[in-house]
Amino acid sequence: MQNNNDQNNSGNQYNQSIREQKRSDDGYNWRKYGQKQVKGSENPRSYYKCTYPNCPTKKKVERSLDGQITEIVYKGNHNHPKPQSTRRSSSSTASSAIQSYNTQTNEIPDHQSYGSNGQMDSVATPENSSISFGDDDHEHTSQKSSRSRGDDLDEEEPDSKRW
DNA sequence: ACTCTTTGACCATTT
DNA sequence: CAAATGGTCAAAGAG
Repeated sequence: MQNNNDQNNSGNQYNQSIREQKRSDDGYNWRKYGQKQVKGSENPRSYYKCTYPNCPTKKKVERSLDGQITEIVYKGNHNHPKPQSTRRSSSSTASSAIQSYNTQTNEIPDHQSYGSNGQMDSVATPENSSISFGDDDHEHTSQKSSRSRGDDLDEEEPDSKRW
């Protein structure tokens, strides 16, 4: 038979609405590029990368079986304005201070460790495109309190803040 | 047709 | 050097 094409569409994958899932978007688009299980925890770690040409920004998200985020790690900085999903455009001045790549010694910003009960509020208010750069800021306070991330139970509340 | 998620394998790094 | 862990890429599937 000549016709062979066939759209074998089997299997079903749950998908809500793609690209519009406002679940914990910082206002940027992320593309999942991997998922691995780390030892010591059965939580799968998801690796996300900012969708942008030249955006070395990467995000590591570890979720618990309960759906709570156990750990979030941002790596890199965005060098491009925030995409306007469908939110208020506001004039936003759009100064577009798109700095050209290169911020001096920009090379691997390092990790941002934080305490367990710490507040990682950095840019948790996606509003307006206020390009918030930060350049390289090492917060090396050398203030290592106790707790060095061993195998202690996390005392994080289920819904402490609004993720 | 395009875009994005998912999964496995492979590579890089550390001990 | 090898094993272990983590990290990244790529192909396929699904919408």
